[in-house]
Amino acid sequence: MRKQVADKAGVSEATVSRVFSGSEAVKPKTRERVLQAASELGYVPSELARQFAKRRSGNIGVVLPYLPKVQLFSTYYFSEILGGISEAARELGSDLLLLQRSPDERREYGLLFRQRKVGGLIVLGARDGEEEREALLELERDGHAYALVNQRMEGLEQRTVEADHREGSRLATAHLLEQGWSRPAFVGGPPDYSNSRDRLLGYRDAMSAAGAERLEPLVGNYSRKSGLEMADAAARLIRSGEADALAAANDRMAIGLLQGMRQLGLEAGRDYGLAGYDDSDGARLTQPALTSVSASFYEMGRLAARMALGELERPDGKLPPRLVVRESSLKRDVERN
Amino acid sequence: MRKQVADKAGVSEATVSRVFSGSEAVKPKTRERVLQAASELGYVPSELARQFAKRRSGNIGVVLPYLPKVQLFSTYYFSEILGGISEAARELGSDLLLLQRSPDERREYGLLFRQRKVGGLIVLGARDGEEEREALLELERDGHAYALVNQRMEGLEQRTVEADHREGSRLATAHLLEQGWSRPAFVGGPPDYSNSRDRLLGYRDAMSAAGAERLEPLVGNYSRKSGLEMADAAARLIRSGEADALAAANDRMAIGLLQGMRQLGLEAGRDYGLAGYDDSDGARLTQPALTSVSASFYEMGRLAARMALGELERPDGKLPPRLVVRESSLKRDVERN
DNA sequence: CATCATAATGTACGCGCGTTCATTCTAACG
DNA sequence: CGTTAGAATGAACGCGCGTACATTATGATG
Repeated sequence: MRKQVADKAGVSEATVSRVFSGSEAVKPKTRERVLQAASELGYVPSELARQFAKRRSGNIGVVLPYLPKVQLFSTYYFSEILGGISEAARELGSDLLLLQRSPDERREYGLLFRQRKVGGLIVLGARDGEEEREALLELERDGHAYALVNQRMEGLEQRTVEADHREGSRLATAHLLEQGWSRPAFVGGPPDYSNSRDRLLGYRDAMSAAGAERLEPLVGNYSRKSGLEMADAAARLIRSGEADALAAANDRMAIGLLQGMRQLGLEAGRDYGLAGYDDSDGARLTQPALTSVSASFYEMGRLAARMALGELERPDGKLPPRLVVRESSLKRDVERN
Repeated sequence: MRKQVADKAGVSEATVSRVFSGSEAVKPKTRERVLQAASELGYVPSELARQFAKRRSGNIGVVLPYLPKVQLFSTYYFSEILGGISEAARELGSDLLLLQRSPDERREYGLLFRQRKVGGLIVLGARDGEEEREALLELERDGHAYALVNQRMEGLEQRTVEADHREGSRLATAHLLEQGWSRPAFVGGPPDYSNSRDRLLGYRDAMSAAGAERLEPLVGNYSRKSGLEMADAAARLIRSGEADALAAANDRMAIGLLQGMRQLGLEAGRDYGLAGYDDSDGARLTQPALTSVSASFYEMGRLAARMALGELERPDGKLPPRLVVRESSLKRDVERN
């Protein structure tokens, strides 16, 4: 095939190759002839052969944890990150290889490079475990480009793309205080994620700065269901006057709380202040709409992709979060039409 | 590398190849020796070379429309479908190649096979246009395996995986009528999607069956924003008594309408009945919660993947939709705590 | 016009597998 | 024990590129 093009254009196969790989010097007139011939013969270089010859694929592998019952793509968090990755990969001429891996085949990241020849790797939803760390350290040792998203691991900090969750949480809590809610309580997530811990710290920062007394946090698991389940306890806090607002560590719990507490006769923005975290789509849909913190997951995906493609050596600090004020945190009566 | 393994195991390279490709007959004892040697030397066959030699990749390409401003993965529709595709591909031993393509490079589906050597193709968000059809017909002609999701095209019906949107829309409208809303109006999407047309037909089916007079539909573009923008017109319909309920062609428009009409003093479930379509996450978050139609997008993704891998010749009819009744369609006062 | 540096092109080969075809081993049978 | 069909293995090659190195064309300079 390439031979035919070469013959037709009166050049050698090497020249055809050079024309299509782009980088090398080819006389414009020759290039023209080759392209013309190729077009007439319908020749397109095979990406597969090209990758093989260069011993590398331009693909960036995205490892997602495989969780049988959970429909991962439905969650805002993963969706946004994937969107960002996809966008950046697109710009850099790579394609995405989606790799779902169940926990028992987890440690084989190295294989993906040797066997599948991915060009870079992004690991989403990594957990802080020994084998996970070892697998990643192997990548480090072999000089492979990869990125972790939102999960710091000891010794791998420079590979982590994350937002400044502590600051985000501080912003949300400080905002509640400014609005006149003087006793916000924190509703956190499981402490084995580094960002759960960070968000709790941010709450404490804000409380200390305001000289307010911090309350014992409620702990959920980031699901709306767990928010619903905590509504009882939260309502007691509010009714007893122990607390007058809630800073939740994510939107889904916040929405659960909002809905659960409504059942108990408490309205966000009227009877208590409420802030979420993530600025998910859902935050716009509740009544009242949920004040939240935007952590730019999309941007994180973009950064991760650039790291995985070797475009970026290390992230330039943590991404700054942004407070998105809606109604749930504003102190006023819920309007009624 | 393969040579070393062969030597160590005292066999030829061909035998090593046979052991790893699995299919061919190798004496168990020999296989054992080869695997042992490979394991000791850390040999893993290169997937890249394998794909190259076989002139095909086991990847299944998923083409997503690239829309600059829209963050595609955030939408429930695509997320669910991707989840289903990923699941089925996983089971069948394939990986997913995500391919975002902007509208102007749309017709090049054939290239993906010739150039990228994807093993199968799934096209999401296809549009009913001439070039689109031609590109797909080319695949058909070349005997490539591919699947369309939720977009019928003339002559390509057997390649389409879809839910019975007409029936789903009929269900929703009939439900509104049963609830005592006697004059539901339809809020549709752009008519160049086949399922927009189907949903309109379903509405008409229900209206005819009930002997009700059907109204001129409102037309939006499936976004929440367009729902907000139509709120004015919809409110007029309701206030004038021309209509007393709305059957929307998707949840996002329904949610926009719900929010927009609240601004105008109209509450769903009290002042008018409202049903959406898709059973998205958001349907659970509004107040009142949105009645919707669940179209099993996840299952559609699974089917599409099987078609794209040649596992499935043609879909076994359309997937049945399911009505999910929540509060927005129930005729009663909105409760007030 | 001869010289020479440099740009442009050609030659030849290897990347790591799968696979065809030839060859050798195995075991069942007469 | 000889024969033979069939199973197991080996030898050789090609898949379609990129690229190192050799070769030739180009054009500036003396």
